[in-house]
This record gives sequence, C-alpha cells and structure tokens, in this order.
Amino acid sequence: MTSDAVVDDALVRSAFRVMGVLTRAGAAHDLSLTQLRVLGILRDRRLRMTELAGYLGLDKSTMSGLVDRAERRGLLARGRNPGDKRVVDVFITPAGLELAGRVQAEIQRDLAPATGRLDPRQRAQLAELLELVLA
Amino acid sequence: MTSDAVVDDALVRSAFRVMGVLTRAGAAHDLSLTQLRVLGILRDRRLRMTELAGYLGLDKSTMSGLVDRAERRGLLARGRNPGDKRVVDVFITPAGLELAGRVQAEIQRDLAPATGRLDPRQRAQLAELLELVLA
DNA sequence: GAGCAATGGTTTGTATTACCAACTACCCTG
DNA sequence: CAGGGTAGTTGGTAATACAAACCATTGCTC
Repeated sequence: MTSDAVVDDALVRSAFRVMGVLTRAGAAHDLSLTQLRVLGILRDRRLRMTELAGYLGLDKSTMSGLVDRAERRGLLARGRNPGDKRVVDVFITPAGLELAGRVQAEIQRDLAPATGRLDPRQRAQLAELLELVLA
Repeated sequence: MTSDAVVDDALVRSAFRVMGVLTRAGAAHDLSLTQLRVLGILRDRRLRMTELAGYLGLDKSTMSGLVDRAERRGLLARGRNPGDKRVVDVFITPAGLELAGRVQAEIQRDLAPATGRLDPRQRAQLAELLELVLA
C-alpha cells in the first residue's frame, strides 16, 4: 500500500495548492471559496435550497445566510417553485454569471504556471486519470 | 487552450472532492481543515508563527487564535526561540502527532474508493504527473 | 551607544461561515 | 381534516479570517 500513500499525498497536496489559487482568485472579488463554488454550481442549474446544500455538503441553515449575502450583492436570486410552495429555488443572475466567468478565467490564468509544466500529452493523461478517480 | 481547461476543471473538481474527504475526516475529530493542515505541516518541522502563517497563506493574527485553541487541546505547544526573544516557535506534541497519524490513516481509507479505481501503474503515473504540476 | 525604524506576536473588533435546535409554512396520507 | 413529514428561516454559539492598534525586541544609523 505504499503506492497508495504516494498518490494520496500527491492528491492532498495538489488539492491544497488548487484551493489556494481558488481562495485568492475569489478573494480578489470578495468571494469566499464556498460562494465561488455556489456560483460554479448554479452556472448551469437552478436548484432548490436543500439540493444546493446537498451539493456543498452543508447544512440548510448555512445556505440561508450564504444565499442572503449573494442575493444582496445581486449575484443570485430566489424564486418560488410552482409545484411546491415550501420550496425556494435559487438561480444565478446575469451579474453572477458574468462574475463567475471572469473569476474562472482568472483561475485558469493562475493555474497555468502549474499545468504549463506538462506537455499536451501529459495534460490529457492527467485529465483522464483524474476523471477516473472522480468517476 | 481547450486542453488546459479540461485539466483545470479536473484539478478543481478533484480538489473539492479531496477537500470533502479531509473536512469530514477532520470533523470526526473536531479538527477544521486548517487545523488538520497545521498538524500535517508541523509533523516534521518546528516553525515560528510567521513561517506557519506563510505556509498556510494566513494572517499572523489568525495564527494566534488557531494555535491558542490547538494548544489548549494539547495538540501543539509554543516555545521560545533561543536566538530571538520576539519569536514564538510552534511544535507538535506527542498527542498531536498521534492524532495526526490516526486522521491520516482515516483519510487514506476514505480516499481508497477513489484511488482504488486505478491500477498500480496508473496510480504511479498519476502521482508522477501531480508531482510535476506541484514542482 | 542612544535613538528609531522594522520585525514578531498578541489583542481587539468585525464579518463570514457553519452547526444545531426551535419554529413556521406547506404537503401528503390515512 | 388531523397529524406526521418536509422545506426554509431564525436565533444562538463557536471557529475562522482579516485589519488595525499595540508591546516587546531587534538591529541600523549616526
């Protein structure tokens, strides 16, 4: 199991590295890691509060405040759900979409020095292996 | 640059996945992600406050509280630095070391379902590619 | 070697994040 | 239509993080 430990360690360290990049990129636009992630998730989806909490692994009570703040900034909006009056749907606004796109571009730019150390073949290989792990 | 976006996306998604595992593993022992990381960093090092803050990318004022709490729990300890009386060195205690080891084992266990989808050769390859990215 | 700017940490104040428990509104089943 | 279950919000508490103000010590400069 020595080989496991080696991959695990590499995965953990690269996760921290990536998180560092995301944190900084987000902070530049007053977005926490969680808020950044919310924007990412809602980019192509409209979800109810509970579903969103599920995606994030957070408590629903945490979502209220999170969405409150993002809504106050005009990045997200709440809407009612036609089928069930208890449900609150959350979706991204044009402003949120625009910001999400901008930050994503910055993230790619900041990640480039790292991924740039790979040649195209290696990049494809890494992507493939990570997809396998994520499957 | 399409290939870049693919790797970047895979890296970001796997980072979130790994963070999820770390968060849960830490939470099971009342350790935040940051505290977990501190333990990991101090496992084989003795650092001054500012250095530790540097490793974590955090403000030094944040460190005070972080180390306070960990010290109160007996996981870390502060010591004076012989050469400079302003400096506070931080190091891990035996209890902290023991806990760090236990959590690491749990992390490996929880990561196993993911990394287990790779055969030994692929694991080695992934580790190698990630090391390159981290270089 | 006295004076002073720079460095290392702590303290204080504020905002955010996160949890849990309690509550309200609504849904659905019998 | 009564009662249990589900969806979100609210209120309380703790941890995390930053910035600014503050000591103590260091080390430069004259």
